[in-house]
Amino acid sequence: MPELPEVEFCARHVRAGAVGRRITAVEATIGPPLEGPPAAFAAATTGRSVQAVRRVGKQLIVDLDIGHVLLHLGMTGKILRHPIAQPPRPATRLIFTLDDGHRLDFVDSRRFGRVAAVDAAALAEHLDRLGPDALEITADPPAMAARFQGARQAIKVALLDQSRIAGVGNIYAAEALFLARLHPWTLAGALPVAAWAPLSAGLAETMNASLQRELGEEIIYLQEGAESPFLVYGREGAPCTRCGTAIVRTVQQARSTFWCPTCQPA
DNA sequence: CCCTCTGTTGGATT
DNA sequence: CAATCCAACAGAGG
Repeated sequence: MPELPEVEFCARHVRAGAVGRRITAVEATIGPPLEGPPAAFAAATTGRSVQAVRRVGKQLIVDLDIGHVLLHLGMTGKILRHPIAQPPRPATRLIFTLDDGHRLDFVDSRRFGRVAAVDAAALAEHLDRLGPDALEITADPPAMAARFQGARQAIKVALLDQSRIAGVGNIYAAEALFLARLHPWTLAGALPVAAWAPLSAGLAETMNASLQRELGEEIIYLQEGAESPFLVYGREGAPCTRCGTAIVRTVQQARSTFWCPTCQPA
């Protein structure tokens, strides 16, 4: 999945194609990303009009005239807008037909994505479990520090905890720690106060850089043959762009962490 | 061809 | 807390 920048890109795409439109049909195809019966989801969304599209962390929220649709893209989810006549791509799991001759297809080969129709109370409950959006909170390093106060996990692991701050995933956590020159195993709650400014700035920098790149149709790091835009993520063994030391890959919480042992000393 | 490993998430289990 | 496994699939490499 897309992390925060990719979900933001998706939100803009859906906003442009759906706000003001009415949903005329909903079709669940193979392996629908729904928790309940597809008929219940269709009943809650068919005939509704789209009023707004929002994002909090990696969550996408579509506000309807009655109710809301909550979408999470998992690892491989994306939403594509097609003319109605165009055949759906493989791995299309859910199809929204709109009143402007286009469809919005939820395509997700790995099927970790989730979609649900919720009322205001359920939406609020869901969002209550998330910390503040990462792009907003990074503008305020002391507030960032407060969110991680007392955290006795490694900083790399704590950054992925969506209840502290929402939107950071495995890629941008590694990139931000490199930019801030922080060792991934530093205990989050033990970071010196002075570290929160560069870490906040690093997060904002790496996520904003991706947002700038992703003005096209597809997510940049998924494009075939594209050169990796990342400094450490996925670059095990390659020379550090800053000092030339070979980038190391290790595992934290069953997830790869990439980092430079010289630039990010313990 | 087959087998193994890895992958952008998040949740459950031990 | 932590480590580990799992969901379901695709792609890379041996």
